Amino acid sequence: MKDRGAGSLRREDVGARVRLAGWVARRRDHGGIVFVDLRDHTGVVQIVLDPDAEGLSAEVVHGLRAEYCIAVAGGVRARPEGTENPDLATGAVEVAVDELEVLSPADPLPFQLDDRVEVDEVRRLQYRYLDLRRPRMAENLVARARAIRTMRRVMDELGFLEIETPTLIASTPEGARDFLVPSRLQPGHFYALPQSPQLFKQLLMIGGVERYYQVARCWRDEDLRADRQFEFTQLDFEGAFWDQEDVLEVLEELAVAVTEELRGVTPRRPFPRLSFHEALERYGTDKPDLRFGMEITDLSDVFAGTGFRAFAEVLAAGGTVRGINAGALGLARSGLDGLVERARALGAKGLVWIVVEDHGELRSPVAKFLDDDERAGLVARLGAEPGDTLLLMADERLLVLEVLGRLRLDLGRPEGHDELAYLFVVDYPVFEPGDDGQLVPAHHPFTAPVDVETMRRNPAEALAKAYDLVLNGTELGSGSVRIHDPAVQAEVLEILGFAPEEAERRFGWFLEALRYGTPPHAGFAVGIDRFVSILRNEPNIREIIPFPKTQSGQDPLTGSPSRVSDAQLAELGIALRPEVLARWAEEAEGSSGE
RNA sequence: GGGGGCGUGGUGAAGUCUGGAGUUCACGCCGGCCUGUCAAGCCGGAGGUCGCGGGUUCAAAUCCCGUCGCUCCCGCCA
Repeated sequence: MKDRGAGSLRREDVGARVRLAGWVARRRDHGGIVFVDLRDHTGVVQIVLDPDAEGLSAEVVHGLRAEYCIAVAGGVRARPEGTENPDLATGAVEVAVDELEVLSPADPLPFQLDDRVEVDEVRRLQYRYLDLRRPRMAENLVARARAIRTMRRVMDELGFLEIETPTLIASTPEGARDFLVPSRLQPGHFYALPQSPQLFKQLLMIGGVERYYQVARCWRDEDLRADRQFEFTQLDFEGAFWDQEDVLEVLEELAVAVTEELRGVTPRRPFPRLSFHEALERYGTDKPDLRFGMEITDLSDVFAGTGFRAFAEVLAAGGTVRGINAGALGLARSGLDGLVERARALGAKGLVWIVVEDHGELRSPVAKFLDDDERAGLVARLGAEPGDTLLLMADERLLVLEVLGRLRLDLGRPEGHDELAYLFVVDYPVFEPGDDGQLVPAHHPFTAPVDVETMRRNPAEALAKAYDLVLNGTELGSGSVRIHDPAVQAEVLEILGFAPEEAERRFGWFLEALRYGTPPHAGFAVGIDRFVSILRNEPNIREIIPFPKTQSGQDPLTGSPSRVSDAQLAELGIALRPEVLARWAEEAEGSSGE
C-alpha cells in the first residue's frame, strides 16, 4: 500500500514515483489546486492534488477532511522556486498525486490534533487514540521506546540476562497496598500483583544467574500523583558478587547512555554523592534538587543568647533555628505572609521573613527583637545582599529541615527540566521516625545493614547499605546491597520486629533458600516513566504512558474499573459487602430521579 | 481522609472579584469564492441547560450552600 515514509522524502528523491499512505494532517484547498500535508509515523510531506487531473475525482479531492486516512501515488518533484518550506524536513519537495484513495474517512474531531492548544486531559484520555497522533504524544512514545531500547543495549553489553518473573504472586502486608487478584481454583485465596520483583530477583541470584535485568511492570495500590500511577515500569537489575560500587557504576552507564540518546548531551561522571544525613541537613529532603543552591543554614549559634522569645524557647528546649536565603523574591507584604501560611500548612508553628533593604537595614515583623550581633550574624551566615528575602524557622530539627526544604523548592525550583542534575544519595539509616516518634524500618527487610550489632544496640544511628538515584529532585529509583547470610537475615527480621514464628511462616521459604550457598548480591530499580518524563521535560508521567489512569484511578476511554456480573463473582467465591450494594442503590436512586 | 486550583458553543480562552439580555476573541465545523499554499486567504452561516442540584435576589455564568469531575499537594507510596 505504501513504499516510502512520508517524512523520508528529500531532494534526492525528485523524479521518483512513490506510493504513500497516512493521514490528512492539514489541507489547503485553493479551489483549483489542493495542498494536503500527509502525515505518517515518519513525518509529513506536502502532496499536491489537481481536481481536474486525469485519474482524480474533484468531488473526492475537495471532500478530503482532517484525519482522513488516505493512500496516494504520484511523482516526487522539486517545489517551484520560492515555495520551499525550510521548516519541514521534506520542504524541498512535494508529491504530484495522480492516484488517490480514501481508505477511511474521519468524523469531525473532538479536538484539534496540533500542539498549539492545551486540551482538557479527560478529553485527551477519552480519545487517547487521537491524542497519540499529536506530535507531543507521538514523540513521547518514540522517546520511551528509545530509552528502553538503550537500556536493553547497555544491560546486554554488560552481560546481563533479561528474565521475566511472575506477575501473580503472594501478597505481603509490608510496603504499599497490594493489588489483589482472586483465585478461581482456590476460592477465598488471592494473588497479588508485584510491587517489584524483589524476592524473585534474589532467588535468581541464588539460582546462579549472576546478572539479571528486566523491564518490569509493577503495581502499587496507593493514591496517584503527577509522578505516580497504579502501574509503572521499572528497569530492575541485580548482580551477584556485587557491592554498592558495582551498582552505582552500572547506573551511571545507564543514565549517561539514556541521556545521550534522548538529549544528545553527556552528563559528567562520576555523579555527585550526598549522604542521607547531609542531604537532609543542607536541603531538607533525601531527594534534593541540585540545580539551584538556596541551602539550609544552621543559625542556632547566632541566636544562642537571643532576646527574641520565640527563638530562645525553642533553643532552650533543644530545638534549632535555621534559615534559607531565598534571594530577590520581590514579594509584597501579602506574598510574604503567604509564605508564613504555606509554612503553617506544612506543619510549622511559624516562619520569620526578613527582607534586606537597600542600605542593609532588615525589614521584618521581628526586626525589633534582634540585636546588632544577631543581625550581622545572620546576614553574614546567609550571605544576604540588599533585596534578598531571608526565611527563618525555629523548631524541632526534622520539622525545620522539612519545611524549609519544601519552601526552598517552592521558591527556587526551575520550571522545566532543561538542565539535568544527577545525584546519588547514600548511607541511608536503617530506621526512620514513625508517626508516634518510634522507629520504623526505612527499607524492605532484605536490605543489608552496615553493621547488625549497631542495628540492635543503637538503631537510631544504624546505617543501611541502601542508595537512591535522584534527578532534578525526583527519586528515579532505589536499591541496596541485600542480606545473603541466612543468620543475619533471621536476626534482622527479629530486630525489625518479626516474631520468629511469623518470620518463619512468612519468609521461611526464603530463609531456607539463603542457606544453599547464596552469593553476596546487590541491585537497583529505575523508574522508567519518571526518567523519561524528566528527559522529555514533561510535567507528569501520564504524558509518557500511552493509556494512563486519572487521579481517581479510572480510564475515561474504556471505563475501567467496572462492575462485574454476579456469575463472575460467584465463580470466585466473592460476595460484595452490604455497604457497597447500599451505595450502588443510592446512586441508582439519584440518577433515575427527575 | 484533608488543603489549593480549574469546570463558559466541538476546542482553547476572556467575562465571575464589583449580579443587569449567552456578550467577546481565536481555532474548528457547514456553505460560497479562489491554481502555489504550508496555522492558506476572503465572504457568509450554524452551533450554549455557563459541570450538576439547591438557595439568596426584581434579576445569577457571576453571590451562598451542597455535589460531581479533572488536577496539584499533604497523608499514603517498607
